[in-house]
Amino acid sequence: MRERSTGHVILGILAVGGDLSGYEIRQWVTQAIGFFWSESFGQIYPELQRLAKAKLIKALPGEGKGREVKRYRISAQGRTALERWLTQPPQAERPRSELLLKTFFGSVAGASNVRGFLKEAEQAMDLRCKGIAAAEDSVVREDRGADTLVYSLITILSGQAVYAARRAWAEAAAELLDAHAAGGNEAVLRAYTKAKKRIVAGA
Amino acid sequence: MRERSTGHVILGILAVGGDLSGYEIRQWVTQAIGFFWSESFGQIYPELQRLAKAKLIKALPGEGKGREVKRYRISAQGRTALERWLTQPPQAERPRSELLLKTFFGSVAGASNVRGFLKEAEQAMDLRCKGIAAAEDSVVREDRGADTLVYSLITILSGQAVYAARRAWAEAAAELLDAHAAGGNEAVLRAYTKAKKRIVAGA
DNA sequence: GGGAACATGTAAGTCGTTACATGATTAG
DNA sequence: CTAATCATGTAACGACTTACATGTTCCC
Repeated sequence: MRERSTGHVILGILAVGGDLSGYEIRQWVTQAIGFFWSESFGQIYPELQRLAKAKLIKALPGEGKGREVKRYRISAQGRTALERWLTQPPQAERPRSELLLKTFFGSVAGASNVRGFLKEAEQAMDLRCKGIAAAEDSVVREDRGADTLVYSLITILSGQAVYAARRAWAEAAAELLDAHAAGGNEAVLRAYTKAKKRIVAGA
Repeated sequence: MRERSTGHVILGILAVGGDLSGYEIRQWVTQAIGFFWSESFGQIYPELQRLAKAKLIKALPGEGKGREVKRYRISAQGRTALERWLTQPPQAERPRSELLLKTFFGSVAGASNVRGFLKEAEQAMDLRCKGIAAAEDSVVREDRGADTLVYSLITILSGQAVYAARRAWAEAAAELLDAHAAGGNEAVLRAYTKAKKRIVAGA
């Protein structure tokens, strides 16, 4: 993690989103890239100061009227740093799914417990699918002419694909539990093969 | 993160895997749950000492012969703590995909750059699909009679589903970039609709 | 003898969240 | 007037990785 990803995310958002305040940057993070990235205020504000000190961004002078909003603009050096980072191959994700973990230990806490988590996961995925559909709408409406359209759609498509897959998985998993309750391990193996055919693309 | 997940993972592995050393626990982590979880030695060893001090596990006496391997066994209190944690609803994942992030900022670094990342991602997903197929084989062979079989298969199925979805996405994303190069945003929108129909289950 | 894998740990430093602290503006 | 949202920060703590440090055993 000698990566400083937070700083580069801020640079990237300032590069595609124009001059923004810390608060607005946070909104970008949650709304535009929240499906695959997260940052908290506690990181954004100190990092903005660090970036300003390093001359990668500069604070714009306030307009003196009404509420003080401190906006920042990316500098030429900032752009260079961003480009250097963007051309570096992305680090592999370090996955950490508590849902899968607790499912894996299902034999300790019992099937009914796991069943509950799977139901919740299914509902959560439905919600996210709706959220991403809304994001798609707004991108298609607002970025129709922008050169960022392809990239926005590609990331949105990723969300669509992964959430749909996870939803289908949660359903199938409940079926495996049913099979286990009804017919033991032999039934589980049969149900597994069937589920795999259905939900794994190209299997 | 007032969660202590590392400690609970260790308890879980000792509960389903029997008496194990720190090194063996780490092997479990990478081999059995590596698809959705990771822990490093730097966390496991100190955590083992903490758990032992809290009486949730106890160190087994060495057998005095040859190499010293310090194995641990989960205690009754440890089992209680584990069960309490397992029945708590799992925390939502905080996603952090550098690939998606760098893709999102594609307009800054250029399409050829993104194309490269997508190709690499496709190959990485192929590798992981192979890895998970191997894991499936060994589970079906070795856990055929165990009461952990359903849960292992459910988590493996998740890997299958998600990796296949990601692989399909990477291919489709490259097609969107082709469409953009060939016919601009209008072509992208057409390609997006087509790709979505193909790769999103139930869309 | 040498290299790979086994085996256990510590220390430094980064990363990241949460809670705290403060205050302005706007809509009801 | 009061609750929600806008807005900017700091501090404490915990999580996690990486590098360091050390030694063994097995196989070629």
